[in-house]
Parts: sequence; structure tokens; C-alpha cells
Amino acid sequence: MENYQMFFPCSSNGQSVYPATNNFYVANSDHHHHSRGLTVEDHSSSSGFLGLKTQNFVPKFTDVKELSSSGGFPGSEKEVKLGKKKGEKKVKKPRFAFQTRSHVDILDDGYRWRKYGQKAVKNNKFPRSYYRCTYQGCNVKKQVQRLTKDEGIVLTTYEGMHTHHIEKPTDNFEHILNQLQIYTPF
DNA sequence: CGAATTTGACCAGCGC
DNA sequence: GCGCTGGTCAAATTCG
Repeated sequence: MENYQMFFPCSSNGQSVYPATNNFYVANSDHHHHSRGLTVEDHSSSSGFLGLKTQNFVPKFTDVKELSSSGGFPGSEKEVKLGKKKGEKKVKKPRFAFQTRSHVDILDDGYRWRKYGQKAVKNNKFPRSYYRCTYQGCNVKKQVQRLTKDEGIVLTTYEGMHTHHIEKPTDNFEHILNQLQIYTPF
């Protein structure tokens, strides 16, 4: 129940979902001093990945990262600790980050999100926004952050898997999500 | 009027 | 142990 590398196993052009370059890395540590590794570009040809659309702008995915999985990378997991919950044990949740090239922060992926926080992060002049899926019982979270390096890039990090059907189907994203469910142990 | 957002406070983990 | 940082809560406020 832990390996989610096959997040979006299909891409429109059959490439660049998993950039087989040094741009793909496992971002496990939250406390690096520099925004290293956030190299972008080189994959700007990967348009049409999900067909995500915002109001009137279709972002291009420039990178896909697996943030945290217990797949066996040495010291890769920095699992979220839900120590605040009374009886909850700490659950490792897979996290995936997408770098999208967009001028808007809110990428409409078809789910309904409620913002529950916003924090200024170090080494980044843009705040990071925290969202939670509003579907009852589905506590999938995501955070959206714009890069100081290149403010045209928006880094969206998903945490957890949706256990329900998409609410607002947008183009082929629903199809992608269906693909996703196949690899979901839930 | 209910739902969503804003925003400061609070808390936990980690490094020094 | 203390302070910094990231993540979450929750009351107040705004929005539809």
C-alpha cells in the first residue's frame, strides 16, 4: 500500500511524465536550505499531460516528483505525524508534487478544495497555501506554492488519495484519475 | 444563511 | 533547552 510511483502511468505523448533526467528526484527533506533541485524546463514540451485547465489557462507540467513514499529509498520517508489526533496512529501518506507552469495558483483538477491555511516559507517570497478536499471522509490534502526562482512555476503537492468520485469532471482528468484508482489499494 | 476564506495562534519536529 | 520552521486549527470575516 505504499508504492505510488505509478501515479499517472499514462501520458498524452508517452513521455515526460517521468522525466528521466536529473530533474526527477525524491524530495524527502523539507528542510533544505536552498531551493535546490527545483530545476525546471527541459520538459516544456510535455504539454497536454492532463489537460488541466484553469479559468483560461492551460498549464504545462514541467516536472513530477514523488515526495514521500516508503518505497525503500534510504531515509526517504518523512511521514506526516498526526500526533494531534487522539487515537490516530501516524500514517504514512504518499505525497506527490507537480510543477506546473501557470499564472494562476489554483489549478482546477476537478475536486473541491477548502483552504485551511497559508504560510510563508523560508527562501521563498511566495506563501504556501494549504488545501483540503471537502468531500466528507476524504482528507486528501494539497499545498500550492509558487517558486521564487521562477514565478511562472507553481508547485502543487498532493497528499493522500481521493476515495470518491471526482466532482467536477474536467476533460480527460477523470480518465486519468480512473487510471489512478487502479493503483490505489483503497 | 451556509459555505468558503482569511489570518493569527498554536503545536510539533528538528537543528544548534 | 531554545528557537526556528512548517503544518494545522479555529474564530472572524467574506462570499455566493
